[in-house]
Amino acid sequence: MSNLNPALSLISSFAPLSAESADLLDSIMTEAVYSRNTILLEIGQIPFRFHFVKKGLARIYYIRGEEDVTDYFAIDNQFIGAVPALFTGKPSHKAIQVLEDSEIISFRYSDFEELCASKHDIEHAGRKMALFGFLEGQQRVESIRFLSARERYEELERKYPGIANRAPLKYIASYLGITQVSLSRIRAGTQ
Amino acid sequence: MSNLNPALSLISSFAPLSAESADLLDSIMTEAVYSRNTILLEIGQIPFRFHFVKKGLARIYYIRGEEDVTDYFAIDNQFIGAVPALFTGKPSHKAIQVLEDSEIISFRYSDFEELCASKHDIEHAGRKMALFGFLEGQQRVESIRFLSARERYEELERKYPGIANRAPLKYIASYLGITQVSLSRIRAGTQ
DNA sequence: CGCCGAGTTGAACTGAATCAAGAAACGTGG
DNA sequence: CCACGTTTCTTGATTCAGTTCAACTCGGCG
Repeated sequence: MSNLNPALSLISSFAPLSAESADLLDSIMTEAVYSRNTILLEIGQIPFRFHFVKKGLARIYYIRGEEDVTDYFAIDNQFIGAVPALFTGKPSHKAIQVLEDSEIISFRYSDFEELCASKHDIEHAGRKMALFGFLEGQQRVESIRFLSARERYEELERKYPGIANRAPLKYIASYLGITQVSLSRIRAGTQ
Repeated sequence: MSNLNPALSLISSFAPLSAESADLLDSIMTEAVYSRNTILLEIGQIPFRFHFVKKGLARIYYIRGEEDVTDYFAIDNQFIGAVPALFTGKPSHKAIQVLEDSEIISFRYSDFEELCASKHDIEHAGRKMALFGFLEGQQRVESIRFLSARERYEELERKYPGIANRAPLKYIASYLGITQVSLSRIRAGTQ
């Protein structure tokens, strides 16, 4: 049963869970389909839920000055959440938007925290996941620091094959930390 | 007793610990004084220990191509460790160097992992710390993406007051992701 | 003293941003 | 299904922050 839940499979790939813990986690999750451009979380809202993109594509973005900044993509089989606000309980500066019709599994973050408190193995998996997220962040820093715009684009294509045909170019440019103009030139190859 | 251990105080500020857990954590920690320029971990070594700079200054660095890249500073009362290698158990691409005579508290990371496994409250604090590290990484990404070299320098001065007089300029430049030439011009103000 | 690493300063260069204008794709209503 | 407006993408010209290369200064130390 719980094997059929891909969010649960991903969690338990970080650390094995007892059958009971797996069932508890499964029981707090709900699945729904959202259509393209649905906003899962608005800027200024307090986020309660953490999401998992079972199939589809979503992004986190925020507004910096005038511009829309894409912070993160989640594509088939990845978690996504407005992390800072979720942890602090404050209104979120970041929004979550579904970019194509998607199947999304989600759960209340407070339910997850409660399960962490009551089940040591879940807390353990949670710690491993947080560590993994930390390492991913480190890699992102290195990528921004040392790779040229073109190299970052190639890296993105390796990490998310086909994303260039699924997400609008401007969001990808903003994720890469460049302008859409530059990305357009990179793709043209004639730089 | 355990209150006198600042590394322990910092950990328990993330989540309260039982007296027993605090004692256990205290018991795996050792304190030592290292002199300026001591290398706590060489590149290529497998790291076993996690460190806490009680008083003093240390940095993490690695070699990228020909150049020495400073990844992180730890100044009075901060943790420092070769994180990726510590978690994977592989030889580290990063080294740890003490930059001024320093008092360092450290512990075997495997001891910490064992305590996490045996004491739920320690695991909980560990998860909170990992989440905190994750958020810090996010801020670092944003800083690199959007702030100019001068703004990043000003941010560093705010975060680590006085570091400019304690660490060689070239390490600071490299931490900021700029050349020492640029940093010199920024400090001169005549840009 | 003279050497050596750390820091400063100048001149030329460059990757990417900005400004601006045009082309293509997209969606919505008639 | 077409027409129109809007958004997305491309292309060109110009500008700028920060790099690179190179020479010079300063302070510490054998």
